[in-house]
Amino acid sequence: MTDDTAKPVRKRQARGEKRMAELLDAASEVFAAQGYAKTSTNAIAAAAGASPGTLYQFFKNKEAIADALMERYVKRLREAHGEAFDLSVAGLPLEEMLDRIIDPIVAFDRANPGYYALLSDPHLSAELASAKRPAQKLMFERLDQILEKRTPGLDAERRTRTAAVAVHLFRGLLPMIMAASEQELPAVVNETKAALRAYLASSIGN
Amino acid sequence: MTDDTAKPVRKRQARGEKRMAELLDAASEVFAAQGYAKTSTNAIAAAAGASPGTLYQFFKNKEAIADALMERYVKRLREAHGEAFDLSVAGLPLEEMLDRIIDPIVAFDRANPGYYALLSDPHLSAELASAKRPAQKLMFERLDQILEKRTPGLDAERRTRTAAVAVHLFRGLLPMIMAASEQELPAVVNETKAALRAYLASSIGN
DNA sequence: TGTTAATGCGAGTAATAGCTCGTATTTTTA
DNA sequence: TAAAAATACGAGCTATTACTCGCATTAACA
Repeated sequence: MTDDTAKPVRKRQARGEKRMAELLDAASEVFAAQGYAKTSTNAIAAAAGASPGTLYQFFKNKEAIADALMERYVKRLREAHGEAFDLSVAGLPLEEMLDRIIDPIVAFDRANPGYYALLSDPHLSAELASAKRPAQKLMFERLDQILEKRTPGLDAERRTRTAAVAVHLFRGLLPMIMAASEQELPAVVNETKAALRAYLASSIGN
Repeated sequence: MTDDTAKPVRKRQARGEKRMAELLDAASEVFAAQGYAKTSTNAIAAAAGASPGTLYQFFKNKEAIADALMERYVKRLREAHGEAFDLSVAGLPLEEMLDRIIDPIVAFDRANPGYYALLSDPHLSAELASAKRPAQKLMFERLDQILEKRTPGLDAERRTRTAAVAVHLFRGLLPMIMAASEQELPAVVNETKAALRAYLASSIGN
């Protein structure tokens, strides 16, 4: 059987995809300012200089906007530090490894407050689960792989739990990281690294 | 000048306060199940077996419900382990101190999912700020005092930052703590303690 | 150039939200 | 017991929501 369900062969992609990008830009801003739940789809359309009808031509519902936006965030996260967050850091001393992992993530999160807005809305979990999952997987799986390469003999269950805890520790400090001024930021980031370094050293060694 | 704006001298407190308690119980359940934003005031009233009019006789708006509920949580938190979370733990070895602090908090949070629901809704911050503040202050100030007693010579700014970071680290792990089954819980709690122990030891010594 | 399809609009719809108000009942108070 | 106050109700008001639909405009393609 041939795959005749694939690609509806969309045309007019120049104008259309530009519009989608504008709508996602607008959604990013409004989500960052008001959060997902309190953001109306009409407000997103208005912020993009479009009409509700146009918005719903590209996104079947509000959740699809969050999904697409998160997908774009994850893609950009990969691009932004694909090389820094890859497995090559596993061989570095712990302190250096954390610098290489955390600095780009902090920069990305602060540059994209809408990403934080979507990630940190725990009670829209059910609704946003499909949007959040890829982003959480990105962080967790990368770290799990790094830990595996770093300490090959480690029990898999223990390694996985360590990775999950480390990701949650970082997310716990994200509110401080996001709220910090430029002057405060270095101290907050240093404290973040100190916490993760202490935990990881105690859990899997230096 | 006399304070003639004080206390409207409410009467009928037996029936009325019982109703308020029922409404807060209902709010706690519905918030836990659906989150603050998606919970309707009519649903709270219905869950309490009351009418919307009755609800609005005791709470001037939806936010006031969250405020009152959080106030009740904080009061119960104090009662639940007022003695365990007081300054007497400051003299214990770090590991024991963490046991004494964390175990009751974990028990309370798991027994009161509505508390977690209100606390962990960062994008209702503006709206719920007044509700969340006392709960966050409770944790932070207590820990700050404990650290002060534990390491009297420590720089105040550093101590305060350490306390804030520790509270955020715990909150970062709260999703795992709340999601864990009874079987998984001990491992998750141990990992929580390990993370806090490692961080605090590296920051202020053992 | 003419047909087709993608893009665009915005008034409009059904549902639901927070909240009010007139009124009825119960309890306190005098 | 009578008046006053607190509690209770629930239909309904206004605002807002996510989303639709008929129709106009623009661009691709034969």
